[in-house]
Amino acid sequence: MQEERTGLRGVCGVGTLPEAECASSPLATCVDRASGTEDEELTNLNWLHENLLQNFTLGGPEAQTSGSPLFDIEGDYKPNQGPSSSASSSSQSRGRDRDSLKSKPPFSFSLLIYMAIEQSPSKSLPVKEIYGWILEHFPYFSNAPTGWKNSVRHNLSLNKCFRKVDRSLGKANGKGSLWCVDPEYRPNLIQALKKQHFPVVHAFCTPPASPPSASSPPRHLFLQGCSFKASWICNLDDKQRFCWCSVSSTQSQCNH
DNA sequence: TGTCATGTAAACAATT
DNA sequence: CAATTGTTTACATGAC
Repeated sequence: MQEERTGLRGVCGVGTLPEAECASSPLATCVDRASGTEDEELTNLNWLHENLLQNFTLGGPEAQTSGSPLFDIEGDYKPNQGPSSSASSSSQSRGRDRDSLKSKPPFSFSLLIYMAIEQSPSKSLPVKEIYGWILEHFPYFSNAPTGWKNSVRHNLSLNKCFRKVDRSLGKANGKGSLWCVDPEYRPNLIQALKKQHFPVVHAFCTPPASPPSASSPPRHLFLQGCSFKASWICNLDDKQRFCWCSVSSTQSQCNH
């Protein structure tokens, strides 16, 4: 019955997963073919996969601390969020970040859920924490109408990429079940990430003019996108936050 | 033009 | 009883 689910059908419902091995085998191809070939899309995807997940691991529980100064990206400043004194010095770049993050993320809800789950130490999260992760990393939703939560639940239910986990296997208490990514579909989500992420870049988040400063933890992640539209995701300091940008040249100079 | 993926809204039941 | 969670249906929109 649930096999009839739709959602991400194009990438998840495929019987044969031609790129599954590619994406699931660590260090299959990837890395740093920065010289730009047609293969870059795939290699960069692998790179994305590796780094994104690695980054998730790196940024796991410790990076989840939500006490760090929240950047008021939602357009409205939150007065109670103190000025992030050191992290982003330039109000100019702050404004850019705000612009980028108040716009809708170029990720589908499926991918947002995927990223949230993958980042969790146990690779499984209750709905509420998925909400929390999305809110934390994409503050756009904090001002968005609450319908997005419905969409998240809708996705979890509808998408066969996500599976419910018995709560006893994970979290001891709380409402509802834990949700995890079906490993069988993980490569497809990666593929979807690639497909969705790169073409849909219209929110600009120019890399900061200044390097991330020596104090920045080596946790920055950026993605050199495929051929034309280089895109990147980065972590800003201790706050895992995703930015996306488009770069018209073949190589984005992500210096941070 | 049709199909598909996705987003959104809504209704409803189950659970806490 | 209210809030949350999970499921389902329906519709709109954009891309292909």
